[in-house]
Amino acid sequence: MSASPRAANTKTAILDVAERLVQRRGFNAFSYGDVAAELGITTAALHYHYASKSELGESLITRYAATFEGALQAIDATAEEPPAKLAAYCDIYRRALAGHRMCLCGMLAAEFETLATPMRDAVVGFFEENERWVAGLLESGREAGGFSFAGTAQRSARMVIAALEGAMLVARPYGDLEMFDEVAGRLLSDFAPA
Amino acid sequence: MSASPRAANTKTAILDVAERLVQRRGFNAFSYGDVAAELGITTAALHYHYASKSELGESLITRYAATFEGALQAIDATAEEPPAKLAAYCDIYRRALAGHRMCLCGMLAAEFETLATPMRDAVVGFFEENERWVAGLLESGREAGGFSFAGTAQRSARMVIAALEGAMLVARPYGDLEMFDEVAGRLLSDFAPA
DNA sequence: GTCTATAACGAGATAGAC
DNA sequence: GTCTATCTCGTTATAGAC
Repeated sequence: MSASPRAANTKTAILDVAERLVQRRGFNAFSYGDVAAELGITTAALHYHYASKSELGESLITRYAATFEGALQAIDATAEEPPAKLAAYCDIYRRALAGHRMCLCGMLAAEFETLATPMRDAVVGFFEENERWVAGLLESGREAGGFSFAGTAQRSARMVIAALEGAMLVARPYGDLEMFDEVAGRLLSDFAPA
Repeated sequence: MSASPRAANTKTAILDVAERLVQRRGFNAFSYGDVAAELGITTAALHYHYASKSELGESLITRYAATFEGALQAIDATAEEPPAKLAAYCDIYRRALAGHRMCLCGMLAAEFETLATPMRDAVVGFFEENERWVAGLLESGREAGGFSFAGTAQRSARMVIAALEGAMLVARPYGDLEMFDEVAGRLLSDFAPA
C-alpha cells in the first residue's frame, strides 16, 4: 500500500463532513476548525487538500452536482412512467430533508451574495441543469399522456423546483417531514390528467 | 455626519440597515461592524441599543412579522375578491425580491440550525401566522367560488408559501424577477376554477 | 500528508470617560 | 447616547519541521 490511496480518502472524508455541515448550517457558519476536529486532523492538513475555503466550496458543488446528475440518469434508466419518475425526483429532496439537510445549492442560493464568483457560477449551473431535466421529463410526460399542464414545460419545471426547494426550506424549521410530503404530493397531483 | 437628524431614531436606523444586510447576505454573514460603519457610529454604540447580536435578531424578526401582519390586514381591508388578494400576497414577496432581498424569515430558515432558541421560535411563529392567513383566504375563496382546489386549505396554503419562498430563493441567483413572476403566475392560475 | 507554531485579521462584547 | 480602548476568542491561512 502506497501513501496515495490514503490521500484520496482524506480528500473525500473532508468533502463528506463539509457537505453535511454546509447543508445543515450554511457555508458561512462552518469552519475549517469544525471539519478538522471531526476528522481528528489539523486545519493545516485541511489546507493541504483544499488551499482555501472557496476552493473547498467549489469542490463541494462539483461533487454534489455530479452525484445529483447520476441520480437523474438512474431515474431516466428506469422503465417507469413520467409520473413515477417525477415522484422519484421529489424523493431525492425528501431524503436530504430526512437527514435534516437542506439542498446544498438551495442553501448556497440563500448565501449567494456572499459567495465568490466560481461558487456562484456553479450554483447557477446546478439549477439550470435541474430545470432542463425536469422540463424534459414534463414534456415527455405530456406527450405520453401521463401529465397535463398549461404553458411551457420550462415554466412548470421552475414551479416544481421552486416548490421543492421552498418546501425543504420551510419544513426544516418545523422538523416536519410530513409537511414536505404534503407539498410534494400536491405537486404531483397537480400534473395528473383530469 | 455627527449632526444627523437620525440620532433620535438610531434604534430604527440600526434595524433598517441590519434588516437589509440579513435579507441580502444572511444573519451569519453580517456584523456589528458592517452596520456601525454604514451608520457612522461605533460598534459600542450599537451594543447600547442591542446588547447582543441575538437580541438584535429577535427585534428584527418581531418588527418584520409586525410589518408583514400589517400588510396582510391591509389586504383583508380591501374589497377585492380572494384571487386578487392572493395576487397581492404574492406581490409582497415580489417587492422584496425586486430589492434583491430574500424574505427575512426565509433566509433565517436556511440558517435555522445556527440560531438561538428565541430567534428560532420567532421564525416558526412567522410561518405559522402566514400559513393561517393564506389558508383562511383560500377557504373563503373556495366558498365564494373564486378558487378551486383539492384537499384541505392548510395543505394548499403550505404549497403557496413553499412555492413563493422557493421562487425567491432560486430566482435571486439568476437575478431574474421574471422567473419569480412565472412561478407566482402559475400558482395563481392553479387555483382558478375550471 | 500531517504536524506545531504562528501570523493576521475580524468578530462579539465590555469598561469607563465624556 | 456615543466615544476610545481593550479583551478574548475564532477564523483563514502560511512556514517549516517531520
